[in-house]
Amino acid sequence: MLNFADCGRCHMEKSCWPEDCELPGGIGVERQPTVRDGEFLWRQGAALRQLMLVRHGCVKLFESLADGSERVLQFALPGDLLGLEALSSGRHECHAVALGDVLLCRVCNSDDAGLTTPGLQRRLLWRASTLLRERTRVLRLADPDLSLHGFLRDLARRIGRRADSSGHAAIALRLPMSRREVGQYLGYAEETVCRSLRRLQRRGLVQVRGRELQLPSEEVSDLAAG
Amino acid sequence: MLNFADCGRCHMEKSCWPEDCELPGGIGVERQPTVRDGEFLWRQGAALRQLMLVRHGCVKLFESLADGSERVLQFALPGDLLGLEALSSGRHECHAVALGDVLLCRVCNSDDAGLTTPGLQRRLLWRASTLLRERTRVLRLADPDLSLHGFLRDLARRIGRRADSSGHAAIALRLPMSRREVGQYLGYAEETVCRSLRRLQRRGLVQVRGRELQLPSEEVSDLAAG
DNA sequence: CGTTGGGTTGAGAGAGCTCAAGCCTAGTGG
DNA sequence: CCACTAGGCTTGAGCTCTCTCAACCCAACG
Repeated sequence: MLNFADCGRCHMEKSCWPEDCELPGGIGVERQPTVRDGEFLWRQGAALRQLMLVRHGCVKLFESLADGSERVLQFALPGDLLGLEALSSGRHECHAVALGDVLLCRVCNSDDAGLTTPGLQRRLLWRASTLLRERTRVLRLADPDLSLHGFLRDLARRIGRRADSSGHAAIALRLPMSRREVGQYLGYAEETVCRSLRRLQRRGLVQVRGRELQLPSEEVSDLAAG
Repeated sequence: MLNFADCGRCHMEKSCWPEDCELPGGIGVERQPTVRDGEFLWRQGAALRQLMLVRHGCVKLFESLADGSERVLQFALPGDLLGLEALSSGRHECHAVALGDVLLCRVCNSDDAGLTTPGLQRRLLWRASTLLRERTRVLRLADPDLSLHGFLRDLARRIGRRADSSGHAAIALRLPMSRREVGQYLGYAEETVCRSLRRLQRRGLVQVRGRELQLPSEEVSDLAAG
């Protein structure tokens, strides 16, 4: 059930290939069958087979530590490219599992670092540069409220939908991951995430009902602009 | 006082270009005049002018935060490439300052993402991939002793020299940065770094005298192997 | 010899972690 | 359609560890 497509004709092109470098030709992709909730895309140590774009859903990248605990390295959302960090070594150093059902596009010709498709390699370099910039600044934030708030604003900007919260414009979203997983990503205990969420709610920065959240629009748009 | 060179004929090639992808031609560089202790390579917001390789010394990359504090993003050591993270945006988002005297090589043709030198772009992509992998796993370590120990082992592996500590093989190194800067990098207070250093010394994992350190060889070689 | 900045050490306060118990929701099976 | 169950979520209490503030030491340098 192969399904080839050209990113140049896809409505998601802007989010999958936001690089503003020249576009000397479309990117060929092959749409993959749905990955079901809980299924693994790959395991730690597996060989890199291809680069993939997340088209829908959320993929959790995480590693198992010696003491049995787990650390979440990334929550990949629509538009995110999977596999860049394994390009040089040829091996994945983390697990990848679907949080909810996930749709992926395999990037064609990515098995040879994109040498065969003109422009692809340059796009990849551009994207890697952007990621390096963003990744470098995540580090450790002293305050869990700041960390969590930033995390939620980022999520809202990327997977939020317009909504209305008692007459005020808001962004609604459904958390793809559990509190515990948020903690494993930000470096806090599950309970600390819970309490921090409460504090944010008390301060009016977010409205919580289970995994359904709402953030005031102005809280999110700053980020969208920057 | 221009000074052109070919990386293929330089004894540092292995550390500057460790990528094991094919090498279709030498990389041209231009040796830069010494940057003196405390001098800035660039300021936050400055345009990216070229990619640079650190040839000797240590460059501190850091950003000034709104509250006046500073966060260290990276200590660039010999072999490190400067500028990758600014490639896509064209602007540096951090300051770069020399810790001690620093020697640099400017990578030629890097003003156009290396399109003009065959192989360079691919090397850059490979290197970015490696960095993404390493950078992603730094994140937050709960224990300062673990963080600091890992940091020191990394330094020892990269700038350490063989030495002898009362009959046992050891790696000696001189810290290029202050305790406070280590703290700003790892996310701890200066005092916590001091105390953690003492604890490591008490456990025999490192010997401290001012900025001169010694680590037992076996403590470092694990890392070098991995 | 005095000054300056880095480094060290101590005391107290605050914040996150752990352990534990209870709640609530979603999904299951009768 | 409803009761049940499992897992996620929440809340509380106490402990531990880092941060902050402060004082002091030390070496380098003029």
